[in-house]
Amino acid sequence: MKPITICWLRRDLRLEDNAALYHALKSNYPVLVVFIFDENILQKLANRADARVTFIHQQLTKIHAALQKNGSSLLIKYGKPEEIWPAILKDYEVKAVYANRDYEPYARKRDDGLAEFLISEGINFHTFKDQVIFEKDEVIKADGKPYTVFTPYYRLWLKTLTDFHVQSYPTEKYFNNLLQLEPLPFPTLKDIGFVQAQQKFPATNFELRLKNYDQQRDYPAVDATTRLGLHLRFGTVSIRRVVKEAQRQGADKWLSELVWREFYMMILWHFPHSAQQAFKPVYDNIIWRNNEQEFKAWCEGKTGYPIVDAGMRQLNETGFMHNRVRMVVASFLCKHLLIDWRWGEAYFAEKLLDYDLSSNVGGWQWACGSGNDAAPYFRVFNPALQLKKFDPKMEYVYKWAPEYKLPTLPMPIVDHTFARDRVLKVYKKALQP
DNA sequence: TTTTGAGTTGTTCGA
DNA sequence: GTCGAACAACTCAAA
Repeated sequence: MKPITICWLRRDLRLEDNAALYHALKSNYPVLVVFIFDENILQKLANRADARVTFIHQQLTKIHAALQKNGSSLLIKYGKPEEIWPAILKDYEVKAVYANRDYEPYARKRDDGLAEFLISEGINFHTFKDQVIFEKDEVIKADGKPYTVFTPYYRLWLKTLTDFHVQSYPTEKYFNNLLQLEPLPFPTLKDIGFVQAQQKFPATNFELRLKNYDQQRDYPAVDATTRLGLHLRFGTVSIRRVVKEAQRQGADKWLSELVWREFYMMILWHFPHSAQQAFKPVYDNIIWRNNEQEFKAWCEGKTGYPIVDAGMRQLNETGFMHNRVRMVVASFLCKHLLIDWRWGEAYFAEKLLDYDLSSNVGGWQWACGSGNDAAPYFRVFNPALQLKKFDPKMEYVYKWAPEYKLPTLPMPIVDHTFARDRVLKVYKKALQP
């Protein structure tokens, strides 16, 4: 056995401009690139045709091909990382492991465990910032504490940003340090217990879409958003490249959305309990109705409110929902139906291609009112007014919920004015000191 | 320490 | 139809 370095890919599924890979390639030993299908995560997925697993598999196929072109190969494993790593160490003489940092609670725990194990084996575990421009402790208040309000965080984020932060890592210059070996077995989706999903995946060429983003982003019938969430989730594009392009085009509004992404990642890192509990504890006093039939109707897009139903159908069919509509359906679930935001959060987690724990939790807590810097509780979206403002010609609704073209319209699951009064009363009571 | 200004995305009501 | 105020205080950030 000859000594090697391992670069472990997780949610950074690309070979270009990859911090961990770059540093691994510049180390002393040839680099083997590894991916583990994590059984701990996959066994929880309800759908054997989960589109995200298909997407990962597709991306790994590309990476495998690129590595083969350079005389190397991707090593793919399936199982629990804590069991896989000892096995890898038996097969290879591993001198060091390189990976990009992942900030979710599960990932932190997994990586802390691995670090401990590797150290006990005398192996270095090097981790790098790659997923974000600024990590949890790089944009903080003068007193050293994390921000909980977006706007001051955003201002300092912009002020801190320099050309250095968006410089890409020229990994391809060092591909000659990839471990040379015969192609290793490449599992099919079936091998790991999944089947091909039907969904289509958005492209990574977002550049043209930045132009009219701020004027058009609120109209769900217009295809004006970049659909980059999925690629940022799995690291199939580099955040540095993306931010650089936003700067180049002066796409400030769009850039601010990228800052929201880092804001919520930072929040989840400092307040990991907010994945399960209200960020503002008093909101856990709300007595939710949690009616299961109404929840089912919401999931299926059968609430009788056109924009809510269209949004849920789009989600169910494509794994995507337009941002404006996400807010409307979330507000509707929490406020009109008085269903716990966690139910909605879990449903989005199951369905969204671009699902990211920190943003999803942040968004749901915002809509519910329980989040940091959230919408005030008395702000109840009016689905009819939102429809009139943002889909006045009903193009979006007709596309996803064509039954609204018919003369007999579905009955609303609950009257708006009644629901509004009800939620204001329930919230007011729960939030009383 | 105290003070001051501000805080993602909205709705309703009444003039 | 349009406009401004009220909605409810509270907490955060920074001077």
